Amino acid sequence: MTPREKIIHAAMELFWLKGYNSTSIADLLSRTQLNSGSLYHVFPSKQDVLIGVLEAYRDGIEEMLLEPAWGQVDDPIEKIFALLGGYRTMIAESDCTYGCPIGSLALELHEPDPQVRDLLAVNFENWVKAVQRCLEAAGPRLPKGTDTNALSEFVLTAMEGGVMQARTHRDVAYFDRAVEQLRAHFALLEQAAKQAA
Amino acid sequence: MTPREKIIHAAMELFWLKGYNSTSIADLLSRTQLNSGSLYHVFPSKQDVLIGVLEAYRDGIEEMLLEPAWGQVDDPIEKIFALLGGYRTMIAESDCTYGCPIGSLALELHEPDPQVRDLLAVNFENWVKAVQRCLEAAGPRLPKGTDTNALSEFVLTAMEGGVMQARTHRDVAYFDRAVEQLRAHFALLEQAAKQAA
DNA sequence: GTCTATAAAAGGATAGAC
DNA sequence: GTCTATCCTTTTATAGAC
Repeated sequence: MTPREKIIHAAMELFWLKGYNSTSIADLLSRTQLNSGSLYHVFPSKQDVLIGVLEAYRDGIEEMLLEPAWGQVDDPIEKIFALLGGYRTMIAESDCTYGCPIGSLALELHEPDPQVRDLLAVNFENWVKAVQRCLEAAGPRLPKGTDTNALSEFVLTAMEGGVMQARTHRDVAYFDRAVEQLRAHFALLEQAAKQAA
Repeated sequence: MTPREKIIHAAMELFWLKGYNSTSIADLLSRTQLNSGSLYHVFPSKQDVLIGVLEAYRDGIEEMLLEPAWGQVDDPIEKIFALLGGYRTMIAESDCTYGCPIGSLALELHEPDPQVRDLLAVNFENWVKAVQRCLEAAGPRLPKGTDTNALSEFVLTAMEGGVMQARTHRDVAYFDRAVEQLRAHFALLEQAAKQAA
């Protein structure tokens, strides 16, 4: 692993675990066993590390997120809930301390530079587009004229809101109930589509 | 205003605007025109300021949040959307930089002390209970056996997820679409209740 | 209770040798 | 490209006079 890869790897984990502000350069150095000269040679500032992390998430969405969740799933709507199930696993395995790395950063960074803000937005966009492709694949199971963009954004909405509550209460049941409500919404939509047909 | 009130007032605003970590004691002092001796006389540590802020939100939910939103509204389900409308106003008036003060803190503070965590949780709980009272008041308009607790949590889910996306994209339309999807969900529920009757 | 001055530590970043 | 040492700023918190 190159120093750059080491740093990105460590930063992805630490920003996720502790947040951006609470992760110091010293934390990154001790975790990677590098010296400050090496880090600053690759990343001129701490924000550049953040940018690298957000680019890594952006570029790794297929491999890191979608493929693991969708390996065994064919049904397009079940793919959506498999994706949410992946988040559930992370929440549960971390005793409800980890959430969505992008969502946490999005709320932690109050006045991010445009480059950072755009990367946060792009990460959300790609996530939403992946869900939207599932919705399009569901075709006539959803009511005619369904706004698949708005609905896929709503899946992200439900995920992020559920993660936030599970973390705050340190109880994954809050996430489960949010997913359950989203499932109910999809069930009603599928039922409405059936009746119209 | 007592020094204590001045500090809480300033801290509510600054934690909301800039977050907890990015608000320094010096920020609070300059905003309140107090000296550090006065602040530390009342609040032994910065975290005690945070606790005071969270207690203020907890104790002020009726006066600060619910009464302003519900002044003109009688219909219980419209009350819910009036509450969400209050958040929309805040988002829009702040150019999508302000969100929900509790939600931002909940994601920013990664390993809060139990006292802080409990206060965050209590704030969410009270918000959810207020929505749940609306759902109970809606009575037969919702399907028999509706889990009003889970549904009221889902309203919070939608609000927080919508706020997060609006802030990230700096575009209130993301919040609007989340609320619109929630409205669609309620419309489907009301329709299902009607058909069953 | 409030004032000023300052301690004590942490954090981001740089310099210059190798 | 990497090493060590260190600068400089910010930040929380304290001391002790008034």
